[in-house]
Amino acid sequence: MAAKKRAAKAVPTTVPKSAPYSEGKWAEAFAPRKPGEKRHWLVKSEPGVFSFDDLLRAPNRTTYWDGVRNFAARNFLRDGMRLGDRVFFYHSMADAQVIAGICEVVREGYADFTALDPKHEHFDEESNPDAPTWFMVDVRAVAQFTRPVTLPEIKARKELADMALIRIGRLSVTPVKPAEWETIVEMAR
DNA sequence: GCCAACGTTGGC
DNA sequence: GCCAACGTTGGC
Repeated sequence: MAAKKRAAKAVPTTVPKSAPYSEGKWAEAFAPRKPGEKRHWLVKSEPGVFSFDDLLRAPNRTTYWDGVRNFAARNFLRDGMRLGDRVFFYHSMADAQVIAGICEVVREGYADFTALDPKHEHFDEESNPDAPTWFMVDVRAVAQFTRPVTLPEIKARKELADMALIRIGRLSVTPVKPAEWETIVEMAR
């Protein structure tokens, strides 16, 4: 899904049961952390809707990451991301798909108010304000890549073949493994 | 514009 | 609970 400022219109009326976080392929992303441990993520945005440049121009270079309407992505926002985690900012649906830069989590998961606002295009009439379904975090720009890392470059690297970005193309918020993070930062040099 | 992947819905 | 139909994401 596109994520920021673009959401699916169809929203389920019930929350499906999901496996506990101790099981399943995303267990690593939710596992208890060692003291001081930082984790890494990737979020997608269509640059025509909200680009990394837009983030750089935003007040305090910060924005709320609204519009995510997918349960797996929601879980990463709500239960995975923690203050100080670093996040790749990916441009999807663009002339050139790239990781444009790095941001960081400056506010942990809270209710996505756009789901509760009837006037907002991301309004979800099934959402209950007392038990929010959809969540967002705040992110602040840390660094723009002088050389953005392109999707073809990522696909060409064997050690990145397992990235969620590649394996699960439609997921708009994904975990990034430490080795994957290092590889991409190196590619951006 | 096409289509693969896949999440969701709804009939049974 | 199964699964076909449908809708969306997003690369190409």
